[in-house]
Amino acid sequence: MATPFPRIVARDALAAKFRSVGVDGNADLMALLRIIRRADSVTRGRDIVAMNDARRSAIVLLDGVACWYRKPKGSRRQILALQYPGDLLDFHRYVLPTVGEAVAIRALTDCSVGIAHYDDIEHAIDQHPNLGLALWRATMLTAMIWRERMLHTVHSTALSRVAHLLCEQLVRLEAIGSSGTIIPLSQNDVADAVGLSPVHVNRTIQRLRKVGALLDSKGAIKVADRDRLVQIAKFDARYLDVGTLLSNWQISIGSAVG
Amino acid sequence: MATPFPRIVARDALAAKFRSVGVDGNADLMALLRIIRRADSVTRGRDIVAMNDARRSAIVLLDGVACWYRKPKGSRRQILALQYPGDLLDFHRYVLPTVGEAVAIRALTDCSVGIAHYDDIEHAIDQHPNLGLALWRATMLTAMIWRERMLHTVHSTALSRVAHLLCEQLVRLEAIGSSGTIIPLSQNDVADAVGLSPVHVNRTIQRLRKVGALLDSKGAIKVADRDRLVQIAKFDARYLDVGTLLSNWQISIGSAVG
DNA sequence: CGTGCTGTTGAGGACGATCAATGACGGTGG
DNA sequence: CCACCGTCATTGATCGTCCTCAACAGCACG
Repeated sequence: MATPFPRIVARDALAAKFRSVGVDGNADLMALLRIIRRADSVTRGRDIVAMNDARRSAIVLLDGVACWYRKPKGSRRQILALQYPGDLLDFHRYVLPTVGEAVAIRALTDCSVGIAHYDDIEHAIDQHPNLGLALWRATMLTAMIWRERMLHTVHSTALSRVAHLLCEQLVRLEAIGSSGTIIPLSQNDVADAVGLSPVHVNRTIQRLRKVGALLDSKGAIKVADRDRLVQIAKFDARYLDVGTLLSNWQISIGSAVG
Repeated sequence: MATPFPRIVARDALAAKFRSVGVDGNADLMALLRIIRRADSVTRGRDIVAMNDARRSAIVLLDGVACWYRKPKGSRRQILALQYPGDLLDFHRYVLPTVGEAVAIRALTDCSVGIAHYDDIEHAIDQHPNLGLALWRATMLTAMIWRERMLHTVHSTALSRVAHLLCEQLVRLEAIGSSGTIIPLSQNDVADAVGLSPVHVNRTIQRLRKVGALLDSKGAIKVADRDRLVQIAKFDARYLDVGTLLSNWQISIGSAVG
């Protein structure tokens, strides 16, 4: 559908993302950026990789939007997570290799990806101990998103659920320096992410447009009134705002995981 | 309600739990057990601690069942996670301190808890590098449970949802050496955990009894036919079975996080 | 110029929430 | 010892939300 999604300069997005989870030193940042090896391009709609193989490496999304999904037969696609530039697409496998999971990653827009070998990551952590905690934090951030989505999804109406997803995407796009108001997802993607039927997502989006939260633009989800959206979603951005969290944090990092 | 829940010898449960996330060396295990300081008792229904304070320590559940919950005003209690002996109740705060979260922990049965200071944990990790990865894994395991619950909850009926929760509890109880078939939760607890009304949970449980998955015992949830339950829930225990995961794992632990 | 995907609209039906009331049980205080 | 209370489990009735099936329009693509 050629959603007009502003192409992001990969390097800046990566830097912003890593900084947001506490990589503050320039040397640390460079060490992390340096180990990202081979860049590949994946066209929209293609799978980036089946995750069942035993690669000892993590995939880094450099540009575009991807989703981590599952497709149980006889049931709709289930989107586990949405991925933006700077996200380590399958780093959880490093910690907890989930054997035999029928999970794959799909490019929702044209994407470019890089690869970071575990060996290189381990070496970088050895050299720059803070990276260990930062990576731990990045995986926990994903976990927090799951937790929040689980709680919110279970207890809310479709209107609030869709609004919540959109709010989350806005915050995450901002975290990597994309300031636009366009959510780069199709209504189908939204449906699979929140677990509603596409039909009902459509009606829900129309309601969000009617109340002025979204613009009435065909073919794309464009946010008109962010505050309204937050209000409808009962969205509390704090769970995503790692930056603020860290500034409130007194613990001397480095001694724990380094 | 005095649910007949077999009292677990705290030490064994802790050991089983920690082993299940990859603490294999005896020295590592002892180091972890040794830093658990002060033991406290909390009677059923009481909050174990408000999590907003700035303690530099984690709470360890030694015995009993607790839940990590949130209570938005104007809405029902939301259970984020159920906790069994050996669980670090709030260790995620060490990684990602979530400031201002209105979250608390409640004892669902009489509990006893211990405390592990961050300083001691960090010291133990310094001495026993494998512990770092093990703790990371433990937090990721919680995350996996959130993820699985999120996906399953969204896409399943009440029958399957309740069955899934019960399956998860069975597996987790087994992981700490409790082999009984009694789920130590009231129907109210189940309702808040799966996000259904207590009334509907009751009707669902009656259906599970009628098909022979649960026993028809008043006042307690007793599993009769585990396989039937798994089948109804479409439960795939692999996401919880860290033991099997680790045995399939070739990565040399220790160099990464130690 | 068909084919397929996305977005849109309509109608009927299943699922689960809500409100309300009851019985069983344990604990508490008179 | 009994009346009282709160919690838990249970049942009935009504109602709203969301799913499913179906059809159609716009648009990109080959």
